[in-house]
Parts: sequence; C-alpha cells; structure tokens
Amino acid sequence: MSDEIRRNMALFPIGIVMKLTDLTARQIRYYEQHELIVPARTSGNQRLFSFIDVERLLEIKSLIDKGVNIAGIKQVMNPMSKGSQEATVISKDTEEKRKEMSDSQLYRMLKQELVTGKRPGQVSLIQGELSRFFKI
DNA sequence: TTTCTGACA
DNA sequence: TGTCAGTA
Repeated sequence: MSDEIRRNMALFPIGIVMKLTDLTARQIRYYEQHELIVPARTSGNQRLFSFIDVERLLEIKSLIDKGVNIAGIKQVMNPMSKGSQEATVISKDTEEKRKEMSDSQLYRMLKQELVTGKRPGQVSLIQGELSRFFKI
C-alpha cells in the first residue's frame, strides 16, 4: 500500500483530531462549513479524518494564530487563478513548512500529542487508535 | 459515551 | 467561538 493512500485514508473521529490539533470540535466543524477541510463520513454521519486532514487543520491553526481570517486561509488552500501577491507568498511559505514537517516529524508530533494528552483510564483506548500506525 | 446539527449570546 | 439542546 502506498504512503499516499495511507495519508488519505480516513481514520479518526473528531475527538482524536481535537487532541491532535488542539482545536475544539466547534472550530473543526466551522472550518468544514467553510470548506477549509472536507473530512469523510461514516454511515452514521460521523466525520472521519485522515492524516492529510490533520495536516490541513494544523496549517489552518497556524494561520489563525497569525491573524489570517477564513477568506485568507481559503486563498492559501485554494490558490485559485486570482490571488493577491501576498497570498501567493504565504502559500509558498506554508508549502515549505509542510515539507519540512512532513512524514516522520509529523508522526512524531502526533504521537507525542496523544501520549502527552493521555487521560486516566482511557490511555489504552487512545493508543489503540494509533497502534495502527505507531508502534507504541 | 461520543458526535451531529442548529441556534443563541 | 463557547455552549446548550435533542438525536443517532
């Protein structure tokens, strides 16, 4: 199985993504409403996020911290034909960061997030979710 | 128990 | 954005 498929494979519910990205369910759903992310759905209408979705969420988070609004982030994510020069610059900037932080580093980060945010009595459950990818 | 949508502040 | 309600 290619790495691309694994990265695009929808796996975790919003609860896990909340811990991974440090965003609230409200924010994640809000970003979805504005099409910043398009998570898959289970038969029960539950959102299922992939590694790529998490990466996008993390980028969105960093941009929000920088004071960029939804409209601005949209331009960064969807460099549609017409975008301000500034948006183009930001796009290149984030693209580089994504490269720098991809693969193993991303895995390390996500793993650390989960291990650190462990909850008494439910740690094993969370680790179980990750055991499909990480050897804890 | 967790997540979902809609709605109000 | 936070939070509450009523569900699935």
